[in-house]
Amino acid sequence: MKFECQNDLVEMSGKLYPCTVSLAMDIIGGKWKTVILYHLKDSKKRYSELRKDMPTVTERTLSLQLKELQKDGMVSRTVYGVKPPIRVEYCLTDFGQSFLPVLQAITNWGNRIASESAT
Amino acid sequence: MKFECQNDLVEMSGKLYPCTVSLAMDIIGGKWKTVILYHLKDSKKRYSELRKDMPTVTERTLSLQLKELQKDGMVSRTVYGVKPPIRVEYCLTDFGQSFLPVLQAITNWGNRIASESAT
DNA sequence: GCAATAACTATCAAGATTGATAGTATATTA
DNA sequence: TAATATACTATCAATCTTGATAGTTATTGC
Repeated sequence: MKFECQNDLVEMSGKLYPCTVSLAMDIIGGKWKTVILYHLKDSKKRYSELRKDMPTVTERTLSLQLKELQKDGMVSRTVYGVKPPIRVEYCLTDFGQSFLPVLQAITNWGNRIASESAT
Repeated sequence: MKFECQNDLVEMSGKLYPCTVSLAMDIIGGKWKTVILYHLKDSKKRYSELRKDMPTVTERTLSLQLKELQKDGMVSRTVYGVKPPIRVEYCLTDFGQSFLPVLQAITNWGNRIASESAT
């Protein structure tokens, strides 16, 4: 059986997506990205602070996910100092801020699931 | 805007999550789940209709993802008939409907990204 | 008879993601 | 002097996700 492609493909950074929903999910999908964004929503944070916020993620994974978020323009990375121990701060970009309504919706929904299952 | 997430560990179906955001993402994460939900948002669909909606996903993956969405209570599966070719319809459950505001937020954001990058 | 259709499943394999563990440089603190 | 702190990186490996391809059952249409 053959199917025609009737939807418009979306292109972004050299990747092709079947729709804008899948484009969005490619940016914020994965196990930790939304959690990181959640912890950055109110204020910038240092690497060590993020680690404390998310004790169950390994340093390697946190580092990788932060890099992807930077690559996609969601967070910015600012370094203070030259020699160790340096200070590094992560912060939502304007683009990252534009994600806050989505994050809020996800958070509300997650809270609702958790509270309803707890009854 | 203020929204809060309980920082204690959340348990759900035997799994532990560091927060409700990660719980939510475990249900809707993955490459195809939100896309499936998007195509079911307005009406129930047959398996073959979903295939036409999403030509770039393989049958195996579509099948697996639909099963997970059923397992998590997001979609329901109704069979009409006994002998092949049977008719199977997929439909959002009430719980699946509760996800619609989140889906709307994701869609809006995705559309915005796509349109802004096109300019 | 033969192909097409419906809704899948089976098998194999590639790719992506995540984790465990240890190591790096240098400054400050005890 | 030794330990601690900072922000990572390196290596290896397990696991999870997704894809490619082919096969299944029984009915309908040509």
